Amino acid sequence: MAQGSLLRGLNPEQLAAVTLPARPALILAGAGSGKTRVLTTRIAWLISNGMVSPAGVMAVTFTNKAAKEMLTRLAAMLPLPVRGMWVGTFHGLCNRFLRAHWKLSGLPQGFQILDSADQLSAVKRVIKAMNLDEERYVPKQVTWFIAGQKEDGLRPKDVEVRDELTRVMVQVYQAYEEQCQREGVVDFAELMLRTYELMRDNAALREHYQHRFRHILVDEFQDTNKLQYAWLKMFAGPQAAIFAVGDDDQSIYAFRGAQVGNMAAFEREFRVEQVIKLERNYRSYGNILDSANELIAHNRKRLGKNLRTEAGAGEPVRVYEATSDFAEAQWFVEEAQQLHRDGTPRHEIALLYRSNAQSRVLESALFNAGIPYKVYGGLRFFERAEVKHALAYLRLIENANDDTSFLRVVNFPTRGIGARTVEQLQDAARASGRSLAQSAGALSGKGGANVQAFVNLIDAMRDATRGLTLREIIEHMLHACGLVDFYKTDKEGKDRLENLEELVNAAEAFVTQEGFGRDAVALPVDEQGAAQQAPDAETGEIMSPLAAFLTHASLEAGDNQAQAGQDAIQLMTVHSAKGLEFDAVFITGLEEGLFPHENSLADHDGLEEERRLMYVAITRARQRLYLSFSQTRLLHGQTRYNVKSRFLDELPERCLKWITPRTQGFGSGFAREYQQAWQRGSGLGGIVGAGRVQPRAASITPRAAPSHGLRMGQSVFHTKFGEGVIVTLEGSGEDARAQVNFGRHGMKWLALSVAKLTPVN
DNA sequence: TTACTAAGACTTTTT
DNA sequence: GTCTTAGTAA
Repeated sequence: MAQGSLLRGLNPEQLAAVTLPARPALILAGAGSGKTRVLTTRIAWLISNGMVSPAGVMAVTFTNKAAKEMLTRLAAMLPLPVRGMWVGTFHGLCNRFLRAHWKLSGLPQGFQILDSADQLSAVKRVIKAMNLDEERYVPKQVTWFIAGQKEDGLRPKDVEVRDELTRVMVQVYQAYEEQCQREGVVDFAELMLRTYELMRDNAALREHYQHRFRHILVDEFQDTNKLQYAWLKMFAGPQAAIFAVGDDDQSIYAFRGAQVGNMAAFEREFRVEQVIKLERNYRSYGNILDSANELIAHNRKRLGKNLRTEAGAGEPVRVYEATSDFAEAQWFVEEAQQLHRDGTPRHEIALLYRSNAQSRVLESALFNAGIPYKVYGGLRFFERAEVKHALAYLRLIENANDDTSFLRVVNFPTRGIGARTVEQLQDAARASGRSLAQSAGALSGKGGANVQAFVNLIDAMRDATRGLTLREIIEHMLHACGLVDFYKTDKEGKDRLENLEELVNAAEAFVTQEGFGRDAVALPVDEQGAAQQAPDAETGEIMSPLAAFLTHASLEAGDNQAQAGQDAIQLMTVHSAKGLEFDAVFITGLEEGLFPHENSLADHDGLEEERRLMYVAITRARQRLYLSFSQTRLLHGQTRYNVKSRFLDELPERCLKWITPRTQGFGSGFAREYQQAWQRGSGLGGIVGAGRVQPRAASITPRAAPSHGLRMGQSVFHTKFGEGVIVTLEGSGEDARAQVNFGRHGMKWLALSVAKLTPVN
């Protein structure tokens, strides 16, 4: 076997990790340390050494992208087909498992998966049906509650009820579960929980899988939640070797249930003998890494790790202070243009921000400058309204009792079925405990006839598409249901028609794709004839291509990239930048309240997570890193005066280079010298970074100066609260008050006759 | 049933 | 500022 070539080029730590004995192992893999390479090489090494068969390996990731990447790399390293291997996302593997054991898990064979939007509308229906006040029981929050309970492994009966609100939400949870069961659908959390429960409660099945998977490898372990950890333990059994790779410093999903603590718990519970740290970074230059290291050192809860490189210091980290968010965007555009002229491809320039709301100014600046850019996030292909409509019709063809889909399109395009009629239909359905489609006959009058016509339409589509290929089914549906005609006449329907066209293409690609419907096909329990231990594994039985495609659509919402192909600047939130890397990275909006976000400042853990987020952002950069903040920012239609982010103060001064032009408040030549003198002289100590405080620009016109001599937007210094920015000024003379944003000390109202505010600059 | 207006929200997100 | 949602008038 090409042993040597497999392991060639690994550094000693990587080599040690790849060739660890078959025991539980924890790999602390820093950003850019070759984590995916270690993971895939380990699998390839185990298999090519005969230590495990491909069927004995399970590799879990969080995103489809990571799973695909892993499969691609494995395919290149192994001389065997990798598609049968259990490599996938948590949810993808659960889907595979439940498709194989649908009967045991109490699901219909063709069960469908609700995405978050479907789930929300399902919860809304339950709340309506229970006649609850949506003000008090906010659907979004209830949905969140249900997902949260499931992720803690709790069914309605298990939830501890302490107050009225919880009591009612548990009732909704209960009713929601019954509704899902009736309609034959499962949400994302349900995929995990059902799999877990079936493994827990069925000894034969559990023993089978525990015996089968000798090696379980987990990517991004720091992102696992309680249920996922329990799930892993369930599959691992006593002799399995779990190989967990993670980075506690990159844990940025605590807000959605991820428990970094799982890393420590794993080390303890599985008696990990030796934690291997991958600290050598192959991505960034020294100044960037030093900045990241120094920043993250401010966090208390860490397993401890320091990135190092042999690449040299590289460029300094450039810092820019803008007068307004508009000016910041303008500066970015110019800087990016320059980078591009100097040879950096646009797609190697990333523009990162903390929250999506920040992208607008940046986008419009790019747009006006005519620079191609791509925004990540936002609607993905299968989430577009017209695509969801089409999918709803397809689901109804597959399963007429899917009430979520029924409600979505019963009157789209409009066919004279109003809210009133739908309500009557829902009442009838509830009374008889049947689905909406089954209750159509119960209605009388014009509305009833229209509903009946709709049900007939669906039935007709089902009959007409029987035996057709997936492509033909979709094409027939699109015309028969009237969607095409509707969008043809709609003046903004052109793009939508194109998307529907694209849906046909997606289906075509899905069918022809190698390993078609791999996840959706009910596989035999395993290749070694263990089917007898799993009575309901319908050996080899294949679900319809349509059902498989629908599953694929919910499990993999598709790309959300805009126009592909063009060389464009990449815009995204810091969260979505995780796992990516770029030659040049701009982190914008480094202001208190924005980054760190104000909603996270309440507790210490929140702040530490923000800092990890900043750490992730910094470590995306290979060669150049730019940090910027702005004195004023238009947010929610209001001008806010922000203090620069504390994270800037936590970076090593020696790695930074302030590039703000000082021509705004002073005469130019003097200003530059003045500024450079400050930069040379002052470290982080002293008076709240006063050395680097910029002269405020004249962008905020001072009004007729009141006696106190302060103005809105002015930076001031307070002996107790430190540096702040005046947000509001009220009253005059004795009564004069100022509202000051002190960043980490919060917003304060101060009486100017009492408080000593010294103007800064 | 539809079309318009007003009110309120608004961190981060994959599956 | 902009998007979604709820309520009301035609």
